[in-house]
Amino acid sequence: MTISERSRIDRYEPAAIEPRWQERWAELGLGEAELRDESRPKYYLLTMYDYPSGDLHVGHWYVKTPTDAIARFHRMHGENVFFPVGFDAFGLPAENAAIGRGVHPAEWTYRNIDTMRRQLRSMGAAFDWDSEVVTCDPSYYRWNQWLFLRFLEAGLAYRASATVDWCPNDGTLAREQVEGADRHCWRCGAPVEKRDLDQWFLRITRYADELLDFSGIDWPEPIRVMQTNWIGRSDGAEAVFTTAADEVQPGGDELRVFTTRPDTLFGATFMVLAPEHALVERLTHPERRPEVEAYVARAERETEIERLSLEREKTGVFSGSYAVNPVNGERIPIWIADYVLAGYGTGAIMAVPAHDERDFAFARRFGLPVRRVIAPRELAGEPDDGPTMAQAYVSKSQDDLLVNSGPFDGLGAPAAFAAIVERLSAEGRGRAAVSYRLRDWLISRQRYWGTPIPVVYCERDGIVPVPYDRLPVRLPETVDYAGRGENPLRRDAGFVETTCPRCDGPARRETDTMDTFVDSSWYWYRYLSPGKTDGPLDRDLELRWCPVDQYTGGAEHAVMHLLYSRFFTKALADLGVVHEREPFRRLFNQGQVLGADGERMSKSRGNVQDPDELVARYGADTVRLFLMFMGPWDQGGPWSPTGIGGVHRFLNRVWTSMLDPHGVEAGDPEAGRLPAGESAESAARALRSTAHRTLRTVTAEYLEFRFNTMVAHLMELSNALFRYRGTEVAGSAAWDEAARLLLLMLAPAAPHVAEELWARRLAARGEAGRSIHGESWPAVDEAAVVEATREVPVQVNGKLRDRVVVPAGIAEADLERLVLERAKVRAALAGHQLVRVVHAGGGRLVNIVVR
RNA sequence: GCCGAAGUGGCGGAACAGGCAGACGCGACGGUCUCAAACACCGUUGAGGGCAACCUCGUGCGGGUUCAAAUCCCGCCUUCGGCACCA
Repeated sequence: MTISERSRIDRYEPAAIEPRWQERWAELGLGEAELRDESRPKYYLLTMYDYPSGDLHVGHWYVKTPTDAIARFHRMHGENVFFPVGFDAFGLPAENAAIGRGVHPAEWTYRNIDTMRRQLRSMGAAFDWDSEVVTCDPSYYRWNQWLFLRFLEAGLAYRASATVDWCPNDGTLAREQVEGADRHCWRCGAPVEKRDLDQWFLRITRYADELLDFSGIDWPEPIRVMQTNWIGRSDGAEAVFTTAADEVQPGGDELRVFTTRPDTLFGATFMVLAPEHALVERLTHPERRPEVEAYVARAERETEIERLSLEREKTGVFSGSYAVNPVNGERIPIWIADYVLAGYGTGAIMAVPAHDERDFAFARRFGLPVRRVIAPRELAGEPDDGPTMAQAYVSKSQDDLLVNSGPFDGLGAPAAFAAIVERLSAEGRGRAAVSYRLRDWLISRQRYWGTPIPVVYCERDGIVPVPYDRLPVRLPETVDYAGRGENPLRRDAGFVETTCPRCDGPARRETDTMDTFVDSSWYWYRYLSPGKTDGPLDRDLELRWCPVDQYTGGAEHAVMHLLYSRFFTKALADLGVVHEREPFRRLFNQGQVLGADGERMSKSRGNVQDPDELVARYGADTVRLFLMFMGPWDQGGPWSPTGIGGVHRFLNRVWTSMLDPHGVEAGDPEAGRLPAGESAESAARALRSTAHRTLRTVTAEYLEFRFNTMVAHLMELSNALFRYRGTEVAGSAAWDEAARLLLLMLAPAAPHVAEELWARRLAARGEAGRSIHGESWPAVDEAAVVEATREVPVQVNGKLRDRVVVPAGIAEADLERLVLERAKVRAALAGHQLVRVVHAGGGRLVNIVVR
């Protein structure tokens, strides 16, 4: 476009229009749901709330702006859309800032929230700000405490000992605060110790089986698989071994083991206890004590990663004691090894080296016997090859038979499983059992910046919950870190010293605060009534609005947050607080935008891409559209601004087509002329067809969150319009319809430019101004999409040889005759014998098979 | 090591449900307009061959099924994400 022509219309300048529309939408209350309005279908759209780190980067835009497009798309379908935002405001970074720089965590947090609110507004996203939730506010965390008390009453909260990483100077350390292979404190460098503390747990394991059931919710398969594996249900049996009497001890102690293969019980040739097992000390013979104690001490210092490494050679020590196998009375040695974990099953195993790889490696390393008890049917008669086996036989074939198993020889493995469990049960030496990998949720944190756990410790009454009417237990406003990482609440006499609600005697407050995952396990309920003072949530609104229709957020929360949220919902349903047993009906996990270096974006890595400069240069609409166009939304990928100019050019062309349909491009010799052989009528028909076909495709793509192809299809429609610019088609009814559809389809994704062009369009027609975001989503005119002819590719032996344009409704026989007459086809067929003609995909393609 | 996801032009990516590989965009090259530019416009652009019409090859590698494979099956390799030696 030349300068003279360009000057006929305004340039597309996002900076001049975007802030204006953002203000207008705020005035209109576009983002605010009418929660009590029941005349329209509800749509609760939730996007994971953010930690207010203070640096809003393109990653936040990547997560939030497509979600905003979803919200706007649903509003255009007449739905009452609830699309709230909030801040996950408790947590470690605020505390680190306080320790390191002396800023109060609250000040740091609220300052960041202010910055993020401003940046979030620049996205042009129509959030429901009236429903905003900030979790560090007492009006929110009060209800964490309320919920905790309900859990406590229901037996879902309890106190137990748990091991933490401990620094003598800085107290409990989070995993990220333990650094280096030598495991030193991030702040003071002291070697990290282990310490057992009494802490609070929530009994998520009570819901293990229900959490395995995903029926009724539409969640991605990989997430369901990950949660299923995390819960890790194993069906097997518990078998009770007893310790054998010897010169040191009388024997008879029970050693319970969990096994998924009770059918291999006759193959148990030794036992292994976790180093932490309660009976280790008692079973260790005096002469073996120094070695065992050294081994246990070493295992304690190891990181879980080291201990769980498969690469490492197996280690272990013999205790000196023996155990008796409950099925055959055999005496087998008891070993202690770190490959058995205290936290899983019973912390002890029966080792069946012939049929378990880990046990096999251990047996070979320490020269322990190997006995085959399971064999494929055809090898069942062979002598025991245990001593010479090169690897464990871990087949779970239905055809395997038991061998070397006394009365059970010859039984099929599945039958033997049942028979052996039955015998154990009958003799009181075991039973069928289920084990889970899932452990109860440790919610105690030894930190200031979190929700105080509302209990006191009374000398007389013990653990006493703070009464509901005395909530919230507030964090003290002044906090003295004294430059250390240790929980300052412990030293805060004004906080700690209190009276017992029951006896009024002296008592000490709990100084542990809650894991921030508690905050995020129910925040979507609070969004519905954030200011409610007589309860955590409004039951009527919860009944009407929950479950959440669509939840979107990063896949990094696949297990913990999403599993805890499901647990909370089920527990709250059982407590009568909510109605539904699943929080999120449909889930979509986006990928992550990484830094240009391919690493996760973070301030410390210095690879954060600030959207502000891109917005200043291209406008929010271009940035939004570019992030959608980058690739499939669930994939993410390294950030690169390459190509953003192309998206900007697209919006520019839309702008030009809409405002100057009759202009011509000086750079194009064909400008203003229809393509050869095309009449105004056929061009108009083609344009209508393209517009409605695009509408059909784009509608589906919005619903399936396939934003990258959605943008591509809008580009195609825009290109079609642009091509006809300056011709007699421009300004025709067909042109006008295509332009209208393009703007409506663009509105959810690029809301400002669509709104601006819509306003000008209405003004040009002398119509009253109204927001495009209040318009109805258009309907496809199926008749316009139907085409008179279509092109059929013709293959010979699967190779493309020709294309033929035929009437849309042509019969197969006619098509075949036509195809066989084509010169190119005949050339390809020459010298071959025709075998058959395949009409594939309902006549979409013809393949001629020859010999 | 196990589990999950994925490997397609120079790049991001597209391809409904086995049916025309490379949509859309970037970059590059050539051109238009311009004193000069680009946040403007037009054209070309998978590789190789041919004056051309066209031909051959081509979706990580090796096999297979099929009239037809990026897509399904078997065996490998690589990358990313997650992690539990779970008995």
